[in-house]
Amino acid sequence: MQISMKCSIAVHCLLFIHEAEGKFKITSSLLAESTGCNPVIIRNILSSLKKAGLITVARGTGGAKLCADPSKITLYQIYNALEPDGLSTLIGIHPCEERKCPVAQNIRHVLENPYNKIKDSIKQTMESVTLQSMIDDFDTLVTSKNA
Amino acid sequence: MQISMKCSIAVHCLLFIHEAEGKFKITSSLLAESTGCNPVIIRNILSSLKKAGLITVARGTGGAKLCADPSKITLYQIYNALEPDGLSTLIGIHPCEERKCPVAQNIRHVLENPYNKIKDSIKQTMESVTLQSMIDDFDTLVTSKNA
DNA sequence: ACAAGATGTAATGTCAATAGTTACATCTAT
DNA sequence: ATAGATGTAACTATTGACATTACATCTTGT
Repeated sequence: MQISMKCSIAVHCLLFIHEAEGKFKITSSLLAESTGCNPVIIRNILSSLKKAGLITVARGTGGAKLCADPSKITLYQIYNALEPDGLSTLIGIHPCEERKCPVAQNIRHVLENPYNKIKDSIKQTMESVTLQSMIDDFDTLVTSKNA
Repeated sequence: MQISMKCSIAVHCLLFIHEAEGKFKITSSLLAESTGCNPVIIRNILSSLKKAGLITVARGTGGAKLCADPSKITLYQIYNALEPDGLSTLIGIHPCEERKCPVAQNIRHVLENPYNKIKDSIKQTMESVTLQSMIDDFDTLVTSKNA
């Protein structure tokens, strides 16, 4: 598994919701139109974000809203909401513990430290990025283009 | 693409080569036996490591040897030898630039910074891990088990 | 009450990437 | 020359990401 498009789509949705909130009702088909992917994909992603407490989605009537301060929402929270196994599946190790060779029996243990370090550094970096910072970047981009 | 098993297999091979070097001839079928994967997979991985200047493989007669100081070989070098596109394919962004929505037009740019940060942090962490440090960990493990 | 429009989710299909396998050409020491 | 090894292309299998269809469920307006 990689850090998949789901994550970028999720950020896209959150950004969209923030920009449009209060102006019009944000439905999954609207977000599908903006992101270029299927409404079901959107609904699944929104569902994950909802479970993580980042947004609310009104059943029946429809409409998504942020339910947390954008400066409190980190990229890691978003990623984690979408990928339940977190970063554990990002790195693969070949299975070979059952073999006689002492290298085979210990390789997993040897790789544990480096791989955990990598995951921790990804986590830390993701935690340092807030939705607010991305909103700011977006706003700067848009206003500079209109100037 | 993820950080695939190729990487762990490569470390396995390098560790094996270091431990066995001088004791007996290290062939691809021997490494296949130790890692539990196909000799062709091994040969492809060794071929990549060879191109990166980390090992030599004797044609015809067979036998792999390290050709760099283990303390100078980093995990990043190993990873990079195997994955020509480096970390660029680790993170996916959904394609949507052609759409009307301003969010769609700018999302890629907004994500550029955070995603580059992530890649850089992975790279830095990988560069901080040397083959020597993994050899040391391995030796410690083996001697402590025999004690 | 009920129709319209929205979400929630299961089931299925498609495609690309990873990994495994076979096959064979090539090389080197004996 | 032959035995044993590497180098690589070609093919298959499997897995995971993503798309799509279908349908149940919910809420509001009438």
